[in-house]
Amino acid sequence: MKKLLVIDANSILNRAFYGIAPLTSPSGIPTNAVYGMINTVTAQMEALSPDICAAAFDVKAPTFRHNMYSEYKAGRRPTPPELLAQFPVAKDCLTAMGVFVAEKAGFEADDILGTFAAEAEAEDMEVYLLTGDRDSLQLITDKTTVLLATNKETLNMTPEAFKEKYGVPAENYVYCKALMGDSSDNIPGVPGIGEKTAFKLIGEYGTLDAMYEALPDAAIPAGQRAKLEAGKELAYISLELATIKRDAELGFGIKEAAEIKRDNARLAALFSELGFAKLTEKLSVKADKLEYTLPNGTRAVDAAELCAFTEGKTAVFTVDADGMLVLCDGAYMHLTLEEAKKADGFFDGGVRLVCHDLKAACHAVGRRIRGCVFDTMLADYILESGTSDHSLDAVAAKHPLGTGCVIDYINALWHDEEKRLEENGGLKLLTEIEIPVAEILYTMEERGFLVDIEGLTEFGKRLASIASELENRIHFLAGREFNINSPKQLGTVLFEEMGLKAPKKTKSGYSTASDVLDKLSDHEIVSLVLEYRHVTKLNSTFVCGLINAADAEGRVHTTFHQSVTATGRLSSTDPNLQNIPIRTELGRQMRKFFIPQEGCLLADADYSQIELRVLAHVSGDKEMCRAFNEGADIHTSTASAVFNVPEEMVTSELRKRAKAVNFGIVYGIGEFSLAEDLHISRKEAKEYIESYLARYSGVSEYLDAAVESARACGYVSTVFGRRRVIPELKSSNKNLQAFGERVAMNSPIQGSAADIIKIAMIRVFRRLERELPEARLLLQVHDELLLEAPKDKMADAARILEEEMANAVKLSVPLPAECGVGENWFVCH
DNA sequence: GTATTCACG
DNA sequence: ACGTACGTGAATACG
Repeated sequence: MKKLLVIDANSILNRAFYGIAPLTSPSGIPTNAVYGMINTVTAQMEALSPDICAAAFDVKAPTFRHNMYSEYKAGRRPTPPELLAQFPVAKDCLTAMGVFVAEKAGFEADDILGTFAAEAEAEDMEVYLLTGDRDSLQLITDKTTVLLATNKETLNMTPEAFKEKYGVPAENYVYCKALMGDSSDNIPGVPGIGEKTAFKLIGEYGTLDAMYEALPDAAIPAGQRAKLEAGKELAYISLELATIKRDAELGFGIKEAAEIKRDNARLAALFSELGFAKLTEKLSVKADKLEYTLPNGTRAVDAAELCAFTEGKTAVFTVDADGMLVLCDGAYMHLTLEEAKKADGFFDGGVRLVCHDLKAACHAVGRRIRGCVFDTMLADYILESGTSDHSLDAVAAKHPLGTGCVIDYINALWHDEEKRLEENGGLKLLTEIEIPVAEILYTMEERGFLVDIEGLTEFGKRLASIASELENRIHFLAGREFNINSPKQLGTVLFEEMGLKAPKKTKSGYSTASDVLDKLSDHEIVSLVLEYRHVTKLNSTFVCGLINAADAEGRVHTTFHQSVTATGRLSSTDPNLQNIPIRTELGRQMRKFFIPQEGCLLADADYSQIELRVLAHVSGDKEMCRAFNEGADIHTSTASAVFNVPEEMVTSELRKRAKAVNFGIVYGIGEFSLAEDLHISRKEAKEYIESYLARYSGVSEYLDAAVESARACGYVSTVFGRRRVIPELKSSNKNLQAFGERVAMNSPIQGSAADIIKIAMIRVFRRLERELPEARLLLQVHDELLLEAPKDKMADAARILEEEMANAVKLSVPLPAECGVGENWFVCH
């Protein structure tokens, strides 16, 4: 028997929209409803494998139904724009999934469901109706099952299941609705008759007619009888309203629905555009998959032939473990990986090279690659820093350029991106910053950072013994053994068994985060738990993590990601070397195990207050620029300004508070969080902020202008033209909008600082290459650069590091870098 | 796979 | 009535 699945798309989208957290696609379209709908729909399609699928939409602007009491009282209200914006996207996705989009002016989605079901039943098909709306339950028959999507699960409502749950046969359900009404659907029902009575009466009499016929003699309380009599007309009007049409003249039906076929390429393109990476995987839809095969007419060449042919020209290439493919002057050439590694002339700068992911290419051929003029991955990142996946497949799915072969695609993409970059002013960012940085990151990753494995192992043992002692004491105080690492068990012990007062809850229980526990630290067990967490974190994440990551010589080779963050910063993984502890004394010990190569020393230089200096520069605030230009301590200076005391009267407490305010300003401050951070009242925090903005009026104006311009053009830019689009500003969700505002304030600052240190890296790297090639850059930690150099050259290396960082860019305030030198990272920072 | 927690700038 | 600062990555527990 053939199976038909009809989806009540309005209801499923509505449910998903309110059921899951707001999501936005990289390009700024809200996507949570579409995402939820696809999840629900595909789950059912997998379970049923229907032959034909259709999705019913209301043509008129879909109305908003909400089950929250306050919304009920307020009555209907228009569908939020973020949900509305998702309807066309949903239709696209459904069509690509092979689902027929059914809509017709004058009919509600329910009517389409009913009509499709009736047609299919007549043709003896099995019908499944997927909806979140209980109205449709009246359509249940022995051939039609309603799949009722609830917040938890999707229920299979067969006639039997319905009868069991509601006590009346499904075909009589509509009479219950006629009596009890449905306020969300504007069905009046009989005044005074609610759910209980309606089901009882219909359970007994079956239909409205039968009930009213029996009414005069029925054993019904007088009051109820009177209400039913008085409401008879309303009951029949309600019946009319509640009855779903099964014979709507739609002008389409099962035949039309059967013609829609799934289009994987289209689906992959959509999913990629929407940022549904996991769904892409789950549904195993791959884009117009790029063909990783050799184009017709590819010549197998050796290194010498390649170099001779490409000398002085421009070449597009792609390389992986299987070998290298090159496109130059219309000719395709292939080399084995081994041969490619020998192509010195090709990689040494004599050829203008274009590729996708330069750093990966360097790793593949195990050498630096010079002469790269365009990297299509980095270009995609500059163009769309909000996207997380810049792999070639993802980009190809996003921007189909009518070619299936990798090398042709990169070639086409290059020209396409170059044009777009010229339009938005990002070309210099690519060629002068990102590409040189990629080359440098390769050398840093390749070099690795030497780690004292023995020392680290000893340290790990010490931590383990401290942890075990803490564990014993905690278990003793708790009166039993439990897993301290489990927030759930810990919550039970602290807040139920020991009776501490839980200040905050998470979705799934009590919060035991350290800021929460801090508030109850009067009990000994709490501080012990915090200490236990600290020690075990150090041991598992850092000691074990580093030991596992080290190679045979004890070097750890991190991977820097150049196209991950939304602001232009780098990130670091496997292992993450950008979050090695420093804030606590014990954690800071970690850094003693990061050591230089034999015979070398480490130098570590970091920018002082780079983000505040950038803020001073971009805002042009007189007071803040003055402070920096005079070489003042900025936090002291801020304290003096905000708290209205002379600088020499600023206590360390006041300075601390000013520092927190400074941080807050950079992040797009909120009084609540500042209050939380400083353990002061909201009122006080508010006063601090107001006082700050009054004293630094240039900053205040700048921040307002940043938000204003972001609203106007949809994005913000760094000093160097790196853009970030901020779709959240267009949201009708207040929290999201506030988030967008903070992003608008923070991103230009964080992003400009990120650009600056990238420029500094390039300058340091190039100068070392010329003047001190024995020195090696090792690490970048956002505002900090580390290098190692032979002991006798270190003075020069440190000087170069400091100078090139300080002179990386010319701002309206100085940008000093402070450099330390030593035998390990602990002493030099 | 998601949630929670915590490490860094 | 609710949630609450920007940007990251890793380990752990748990369904």
